[in-house]
Amino acid sequence: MSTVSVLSRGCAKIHSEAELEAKLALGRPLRIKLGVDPTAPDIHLGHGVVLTKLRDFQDAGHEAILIIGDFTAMIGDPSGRSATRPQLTHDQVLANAKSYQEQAFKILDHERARIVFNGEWFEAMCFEDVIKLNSRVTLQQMLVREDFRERLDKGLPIRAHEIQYPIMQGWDSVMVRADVELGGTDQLFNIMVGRDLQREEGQPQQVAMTMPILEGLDGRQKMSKSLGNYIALNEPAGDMFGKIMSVSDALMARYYDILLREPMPADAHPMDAKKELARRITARFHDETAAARALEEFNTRFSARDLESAELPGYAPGLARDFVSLVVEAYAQCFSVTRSRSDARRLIEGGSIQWRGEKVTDSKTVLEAGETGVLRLDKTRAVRVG
RNA sequence: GGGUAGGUACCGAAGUGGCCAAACGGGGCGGACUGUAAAUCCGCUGGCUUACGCCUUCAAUGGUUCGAAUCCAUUCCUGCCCA
Repeated sequence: MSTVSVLSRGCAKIHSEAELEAKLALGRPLRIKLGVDPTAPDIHLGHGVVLTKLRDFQDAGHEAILIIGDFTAMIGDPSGRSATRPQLTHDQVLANAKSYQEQAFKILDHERARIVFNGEWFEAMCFEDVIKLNSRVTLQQMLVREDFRERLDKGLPIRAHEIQYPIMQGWDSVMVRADVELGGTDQLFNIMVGRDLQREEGQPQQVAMTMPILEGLDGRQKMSKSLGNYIALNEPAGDMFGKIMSVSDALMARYYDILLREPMPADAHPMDAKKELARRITARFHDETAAARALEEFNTRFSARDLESAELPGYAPGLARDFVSLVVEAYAQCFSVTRSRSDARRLIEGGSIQWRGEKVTDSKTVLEAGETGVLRLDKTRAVRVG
């Protein structure tokens, strides 16, 4: 079994290290809990940070308990939220849960992981049970949290169900008798509630291990599905690579720290450092070959600006050959991006579209039948027509 | 239950009878510059058979008006104060 230092690598905070050492000294596999709420179909790099830590524990011989919050997802974690989350139906949640698991196993060892749905116990509770559970925490405890405090100050609504969330997450810990709970630093409060409930149930209290929050592509807010600033684990290699390349230098340093757990090379050119970062992360979630190809593709396409020899999706125009139609169709067919014709017109007039390396700024331009070439849609997207 | 302030586009926020598809800011998108970086600058940010034209939007429904996001009625929703 590994030492505390290996397991605590990359952690933001452990509450407490002494307790963790004591648990490890028990000499039995510990139950390491991580809860995820399937509120969207994708798992992203931010989740990856915590999942990787869970994997560390697996590798050290401990038991990973991945709790799929099919019930808690219907509430939505209010942590760090300035507004109530939209509520999902149980069916939506279950559909998301399926793809969640597939992605989670890119990091976790399938063989040694236990998957539990928390609906298993919450579904069975009656209202009396809920009341009893609620009687154990005070409203004040829930309300001192910054996210609620802020809403209170701003006069924004806090719905009664939202304050149930930490209680439910805490109850999960009781139900699986967790020894350690992992989460982002924003989860500390929720994890602590779990400790309280465990104590009341006469269980040994779990150790709280929090991981730093990964900033999203914008570099300002945390990586999250609802903000759309994320890189999904199941993203195609090329996209994953590209998204990392578009990140700011400051963020790159954070990604080195958090994702690779090593400092950014100080002497390298920032762009080379970024390519290396992108290559390694892409390799982690795909493989070395795919990562190498993504790098090569990036070089020809962006560094050398050679669209002609780049790997582009092919697009066969339909009957309409005016550029507005071409742009709309190409976006839809090759990139699943919906653009209105007005939108396409704006793009053309805004100088985004290039045909065979020449800007096309007149939205009335029509392509001759049989013409082939590269149609550039925007900075990152282009198709081969013909 | 009573009082009161509100519900405007992705978000915040103007507008309180025509000049409003709706100021301004943020965000987002596109362009220039670059290292697909940051910073900066410029443009765009309802839809349509390609448009100084038309259609749908200012919580919902109905109404008053030549004409409403703006006035009236009802309904739904939220904050605050009181009970």
